[in-house]
Amino acid sequence: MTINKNTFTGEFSYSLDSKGRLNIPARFRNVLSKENQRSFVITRGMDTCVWVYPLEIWLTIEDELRKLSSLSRINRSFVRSTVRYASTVQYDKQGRIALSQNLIHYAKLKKDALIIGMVNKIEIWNPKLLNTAEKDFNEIKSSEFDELANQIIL
Amino acid sequence: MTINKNTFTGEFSYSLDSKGRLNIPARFRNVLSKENQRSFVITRGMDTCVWVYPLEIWLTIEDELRKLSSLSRINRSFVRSTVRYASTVQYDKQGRIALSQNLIHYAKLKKDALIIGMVNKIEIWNPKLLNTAEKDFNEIKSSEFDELANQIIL
DNA sequence: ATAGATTATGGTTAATTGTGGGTAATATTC
DNA sequence: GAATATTACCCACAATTAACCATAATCTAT
Repeated sequence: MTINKNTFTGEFSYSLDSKGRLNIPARFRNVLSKENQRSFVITRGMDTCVWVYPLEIWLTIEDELRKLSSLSRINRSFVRSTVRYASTVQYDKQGRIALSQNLIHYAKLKKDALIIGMVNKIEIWNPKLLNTAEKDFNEIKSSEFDELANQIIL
Repeated sequence: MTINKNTFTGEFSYSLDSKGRLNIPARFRNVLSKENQRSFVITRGMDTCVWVYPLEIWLTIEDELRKLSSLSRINRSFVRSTVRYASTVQYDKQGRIALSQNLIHYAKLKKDALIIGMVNKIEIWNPKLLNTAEKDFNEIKSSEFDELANQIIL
């Protein structure tokens, strides 16, 4: 058994520089498979954050989207919203990727950035936003959450 | 019959050094299967302690999490809270792992550390905290114990 | 009981990593 | 086409992390 490829865990506090560049933690770069060619696909997350996929994983998502019939209006809208803001980026020799102004604005990112491994992808958060988002969510105290906890034995 | 692999019992009093390194008891290292490659995954416990999984066990948890679709908000939050503080570590030639400052702070660890085998994982406690935690727990009316008694035959 | 092996713990050196800035190449605008 | 902005590429440094070595205490086996 070897460590899972293209799998991310843990959180890191890094900073955006004046050019909108952000370092990808060495831990994350090192588990990328060769097939990714140092590339990620970055897009809007479903929460107020940026999602970062290894290129290899993103291609499988595209394949799934391809199967959705455009006859359905919901499908068209779903495909449009997931692909619309996605772009492929390569990290430089220092391990940084460049975030577009569009994404920085969407995720309300300032200098401080919280980078979180989410198993098959990476999230980039404004630390303050994540705190309030998680706090709000905990107040909804969901029974579905408990159900998940029972299914997955930690 | 041979001793179960990746199974931990017993407790040990060790000490954290100035660099946040902690020895994993030889007993525990010796029952690790080769597939773990001398690696553990450390994360926040549900109590005020650090959880330490053999890599092999943690990978099965990751695989469960991978199946959860990020379209559901509950899933996103569950995955985030589960893997956010998890990181893979290898023990060095002396059998020590390095704990992050984040985890040390969370578990309120000082110099003294109590290492407890919990069957499929290991817990690291501040000895003082465990004492009070267990005392509090014993005061809780043990009707919940009775319920467990129906599931597990000791 | 004693010699040898193992184990717990401390410190030192070497390598990696995060971050800032500079320069050349490319694209955009007037 | 010239001027400006934007992007990609390169170098440098400080701080952190990981690898290495050493020693005292403990355990094992003859």
